[in-house]
Amino acid sequence: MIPNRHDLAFRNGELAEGVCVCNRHPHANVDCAHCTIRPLSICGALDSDELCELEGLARHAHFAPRQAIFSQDEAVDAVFNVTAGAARLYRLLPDGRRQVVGFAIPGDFLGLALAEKSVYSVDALTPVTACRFNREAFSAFLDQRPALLRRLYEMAGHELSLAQEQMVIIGRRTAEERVVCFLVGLRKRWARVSGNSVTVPLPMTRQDIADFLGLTIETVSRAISKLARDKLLVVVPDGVRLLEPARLEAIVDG
Amino acid sequence: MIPNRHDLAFRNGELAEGVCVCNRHPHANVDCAHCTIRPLSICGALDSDELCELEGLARHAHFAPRQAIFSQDEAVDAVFNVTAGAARLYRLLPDGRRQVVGFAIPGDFLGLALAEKSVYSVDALTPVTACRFNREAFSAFLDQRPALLRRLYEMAGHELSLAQEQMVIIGRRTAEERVVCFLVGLRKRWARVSGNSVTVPLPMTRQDIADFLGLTIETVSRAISKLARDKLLVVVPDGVRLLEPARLEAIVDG
DNA sequence: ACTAGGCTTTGATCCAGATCGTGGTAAAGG
DNA sequence: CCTTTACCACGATCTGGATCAAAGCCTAGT
Repeated sequence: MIPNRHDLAFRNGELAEGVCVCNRHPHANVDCAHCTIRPLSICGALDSDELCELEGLARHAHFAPRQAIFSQDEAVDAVFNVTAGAARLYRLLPDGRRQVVGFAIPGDFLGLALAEKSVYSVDALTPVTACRFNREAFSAFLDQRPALLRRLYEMAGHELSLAQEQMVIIGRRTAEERVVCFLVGLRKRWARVSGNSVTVPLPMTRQDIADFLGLTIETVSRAISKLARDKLLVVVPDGVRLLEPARLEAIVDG
Repeated sequence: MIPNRHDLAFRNGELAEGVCVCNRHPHANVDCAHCTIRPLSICGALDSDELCELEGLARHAHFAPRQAIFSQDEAVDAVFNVTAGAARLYRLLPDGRRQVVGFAIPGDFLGLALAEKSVYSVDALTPVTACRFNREAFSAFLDQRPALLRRLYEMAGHELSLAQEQMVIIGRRTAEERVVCFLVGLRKRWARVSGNSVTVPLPMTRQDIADFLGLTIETVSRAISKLARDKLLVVVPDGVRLLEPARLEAIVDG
């Protein structure tokens, strides 16, 4: 049985009254018309008719910090469009070694590969809100909407490029360079969501950063301390403030 | 001016007479009907009509060993479907440090992201033959053929997964594990092309392997020597023969 | 206020893999 | 034939980052 809109409205308590963005359908659950991150996400590729249809497939989802969104090797029955918060994506080896393969922030799509089984785990770092789509339904919708498929393809290509860049960082850069690349890269990503700022929020722990960069927590901590000692940044609660973006960029560029 | 089929036949010397796979169009240049790697490549997603049209867009291309196929930061005007040979994909840092991000073998698609500028260089390791497509024309064709787009999207997802696996290997595995993962992974990829065999061809140099695994050539050499000493493999000309695939798989699985 | 527990920082020591140096082998070319 | 060039192996030494150890520092709970 499919829950009706009032059940859902009662459950998540954040439904606006009215009609969807194309002014023809009643609201189901999600309010794309007022979504601030839409241009950043897959939905940015859609005209208002298509957006409206996709809106019909979406359900709001919330995750508490540390809550699992996907689990490695387990079946994927939904994919998500992150609208707020941050999450970590990681793979585990049987002996416990961990590699963080990425961090998701608003605008990012989780489940890009549409695979039946997840090759990594994802869990929330902060409270996360996302649009949830049934994987099968989303996949079928995709087959009817080449524009959306094209958008996802382009996002996959972009992710692939970032993954290759990460290989360069992990494989060939020094510890300090890795940390600088991470901070500068994350600043660029946050800039799309919340505008350009020299303050980089770091919702993940030092251990997460270490596991992302192929380092240990101590090495990450020392690298950040050294950058602070060298007056290239200051550590602030839950983040860093970049004091000399230009010099940091120079380290990234070699 | 567009070269006619006889010019092209004269140039590449490998045209079969006849009509295309759908029996309706004369041969232009490429002979998909007799392509052995078709099911491995993007073309596997197409019905015979679509295959025929794509065939019309394709031109044979040959590359000598060391010849560039793409160059980092330069414009991409064509994409390729590799039909024979092997190539390396790599990124360079300004100071000369190199990270190999992958190796292409028959069935692999070069230019998956369809980006205007290449983020990496690609050059041939052995003589390479490939089907060449004008990037713009291919991209336009893609917009008319959702099945092909879907196939490319799935290949991009697969590549992304491989790239993440490579992050785990480079970021969290020991030197010997990295070499074993590389050999076992490459064996699996060759198996699709030339059937299951315990002999793994290594068309790339030890330096290429080192730059793929985030190691030095000496460490790669020592790891392979140790594996040979431990009777897990034997070194043969231009490759290795795996003596104990099961024990090697066990190292990969942790 | 005090305490407990999680996270981070800092210091001391260690080691896997880098670096440096030497020599060997095979193919290409004269 | 010898020489050159490229690749590979391996021993000696060095070092960047890991590991081990301990001490701050928040925040939540009592």
